[in-house]
Amino acid sequence: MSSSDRGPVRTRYAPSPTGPQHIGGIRSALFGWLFARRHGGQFILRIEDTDRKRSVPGLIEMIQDAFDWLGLDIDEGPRQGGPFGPYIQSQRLDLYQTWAHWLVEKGHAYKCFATAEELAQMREAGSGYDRRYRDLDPAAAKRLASRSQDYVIRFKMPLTGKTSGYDMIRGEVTFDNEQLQDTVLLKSDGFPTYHLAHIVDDHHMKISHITRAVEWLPSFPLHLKIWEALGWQKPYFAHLPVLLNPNGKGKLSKRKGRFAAADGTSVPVLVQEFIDAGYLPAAVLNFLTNIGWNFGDDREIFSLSEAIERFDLTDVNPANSAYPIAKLHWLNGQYIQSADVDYLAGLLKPVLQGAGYAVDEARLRRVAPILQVRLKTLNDVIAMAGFFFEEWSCFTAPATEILFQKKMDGRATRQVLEASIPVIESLADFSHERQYAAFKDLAKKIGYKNGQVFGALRAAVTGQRVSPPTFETMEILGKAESIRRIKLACDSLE
RNA sequence: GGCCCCUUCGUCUAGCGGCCUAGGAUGCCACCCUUUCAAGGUGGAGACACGGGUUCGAGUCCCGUAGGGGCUACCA
Repeated sequence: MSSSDRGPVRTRYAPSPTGPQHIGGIRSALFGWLFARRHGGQFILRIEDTDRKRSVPGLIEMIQDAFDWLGLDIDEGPRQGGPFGPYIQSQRLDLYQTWAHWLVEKGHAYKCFATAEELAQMREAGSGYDRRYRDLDPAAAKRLASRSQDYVIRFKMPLTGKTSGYDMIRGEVTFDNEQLQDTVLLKSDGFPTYHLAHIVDDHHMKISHITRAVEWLPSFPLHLKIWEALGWQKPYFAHLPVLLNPNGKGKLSKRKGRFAAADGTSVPVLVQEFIDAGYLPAAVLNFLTNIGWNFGDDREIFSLSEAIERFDLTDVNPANSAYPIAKLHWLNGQYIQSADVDYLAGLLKPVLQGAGYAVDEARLRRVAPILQVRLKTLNDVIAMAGFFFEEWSCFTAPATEILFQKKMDGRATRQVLEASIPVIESLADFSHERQYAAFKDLAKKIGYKNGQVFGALRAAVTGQRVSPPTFETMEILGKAESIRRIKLACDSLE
């Protein structure tokens, strides 16, 4: 959608710093970001900390970090600065106050002196605020104000008629004005509510397209009326669908987030949880972009820059969607599979170190390629390949029985393992191809199946029943270490 | 309760009146490949919420019903 009449495309993500970054919020931000990039515009981060009770200090950095991890660059924001700062609402209080009082002067808003008790009574009566101060005569209002009585400023919502607005995703939406209350614009502590603050900021920051979650749709008409009262040109609006819990019941929430998926694993919801679970930022981005929007051409895997070329808010599916977390698992595996080896090794290193392994980088670079088709998350490396980075003084597998292959007892297993040692010693070329040939010969010679010999070796050398291919593993381990581990396994069979 | 939004395989989606005996992906199942696990290949089961219209023709447009989601704060 062109916006030449509204200047360059400028979108923003405006979280309230009340908790760590939630994937639902990130997805909304991503759509705004994609749209800005598609049109060569700017993406702004603005912190909406107007709720003093709920704002958590220190969270701004965490929000920035989340964007950094994902690789979504921000043009203007608390860290980057910009021509329309500050980008933190608590630092722009005078602006909101000025406009709130301007609206009062112009008759679009009024001071309301209702006490908390009065409000509570009205709530109990079930009809909401009854606009009792809407038509208070100016003299009385002045008298109350001079007694330094607390007041809020409320918007004078039209009592009749309808308000409709255009949503880029759903088209025209119409509401009855009488459904809306005289919403508070400025609280008694001098802080604005969201309704006032975002409009003042979006105007002053020259936001061209407001992208926000659907939960804002009910207050869309209120906002439209405020824009009109202020006499400012309205931006375009796109109310984004939201993520529902994996079972489709209820909005995806931070608190309910950690329930178990079908396979028993917990569902990541916070950005930090994606990092901790070993997901790649590119995979997470691809995953999120594919919910509510699609690339076309039946393509599931695409880069962010490819998405930028095609993205449009008008193509976003208006329906909310269940959080399809299983697809991320698959996608992440695909990204690991096609990742650059050095990049992958670089990501794997801290994971292994975090699990207490001493990582030899050269070895890790050799291990990474044989892991690529096997890892779904970075964390899988621990279970799959931790043994590469351990010093063994004895066969450490939880059960010696893992050494036993089909129809084999301890004696047979030992016989196979002992017969393997001279085979290894005899190999001048220790490549996995040569090993394969040599051990096939051995199996034939001693009358065992390939699987029995290979499996016993696998267990002896890795301490696992499931591992990367045995011979490639031994090639990396080296002859000496392979033999050493096989001997330790034999010892355990004493 | 009132208001608003939404509704295609379990899930994410394609579909913008005839190309749909509804396509892709994931997940699931089977087979193939195979030294385990994966990966890869092939195949399979699996959906237009329901009821009315409009139209020569409806998954696609309209209305109703049902279901789901959201809002209804001096929270965002």
